[in-house]
Amino acid sequence: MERFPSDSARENLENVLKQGGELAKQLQLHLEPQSSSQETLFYLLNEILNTYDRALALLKHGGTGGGAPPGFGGAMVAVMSDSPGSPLTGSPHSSHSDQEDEARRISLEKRVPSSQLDDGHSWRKYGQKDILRSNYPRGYYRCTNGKGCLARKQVQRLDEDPTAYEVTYKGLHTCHNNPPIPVIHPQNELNKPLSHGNQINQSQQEPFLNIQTSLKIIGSSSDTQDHTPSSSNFNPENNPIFSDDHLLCEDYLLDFMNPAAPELNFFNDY
DNA sequence: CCCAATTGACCGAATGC
DNA sequence: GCATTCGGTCAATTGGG
Repeated sequence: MERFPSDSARENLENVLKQGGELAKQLQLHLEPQSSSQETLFYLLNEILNTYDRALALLKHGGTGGGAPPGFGGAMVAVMSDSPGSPLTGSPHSSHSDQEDEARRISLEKRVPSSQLDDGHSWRKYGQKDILRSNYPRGYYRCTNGKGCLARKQVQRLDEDPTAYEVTYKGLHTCHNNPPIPVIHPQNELNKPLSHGNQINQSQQEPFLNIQTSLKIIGSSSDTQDHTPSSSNFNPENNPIFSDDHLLCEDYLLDFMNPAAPELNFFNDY
């Protein structure tokens, strides 16, 4: 089994990993107290995650035969059971590329207050379902940012706390697969690039602006990671919010870099 | 007229017997 | 192995801008 089908694949992977390293370094700078805003931190985090998603996809795609390097396999994102035909979305059509399958398998879950359902992405509701043992129906949304984007999310109001929702993201945003790495200036807060217009490069802020609780890895194992949501298009209701994303975010950061959580250590190999 | 939400129907996976 | 249940998606219909 060759590790990569081509030099270019390997080169791509190297580049992506380098990007991740650069982003991590920038994040390190921003972690200095007072040096940057939460938004900046999350932006960087999201970029790093995107980078590793891509690396992971390249790895699998590259035919490594199933060995993601230790340290980041399945970190923020959960790669659903690798059974080849495992149709996360119920369509085992062979017409899908491996990359598409991979993209569909990624799954993240988190809880957010209703006000934070707006994640900047554009979502279209395509279904709703009453769920067993749940007082509220589950809503199914797909990303409409780009044509054919594989990202989907499920939104379900929590029984125990009707003001909060459990949001499960499934699939990667193929509508912005390879976002350019922005140059980040700690003093300037890169909120700027994010904040103009509705069509922000949402890919970047996507999940990390509003982390609420735990991250879950929805894979074959028991862990799960919480990740964030928010969608510009829907706001089930106007509920008062607790706006302590900061704390949540910090927790998230800690987990992210916690040596005790091997799967979360993106940076170990740098 | 176009786009998005709603909703019933359908399909596949999971589970129990 | 089969039947049933449940979750997820599709697609027709409807309503709003």
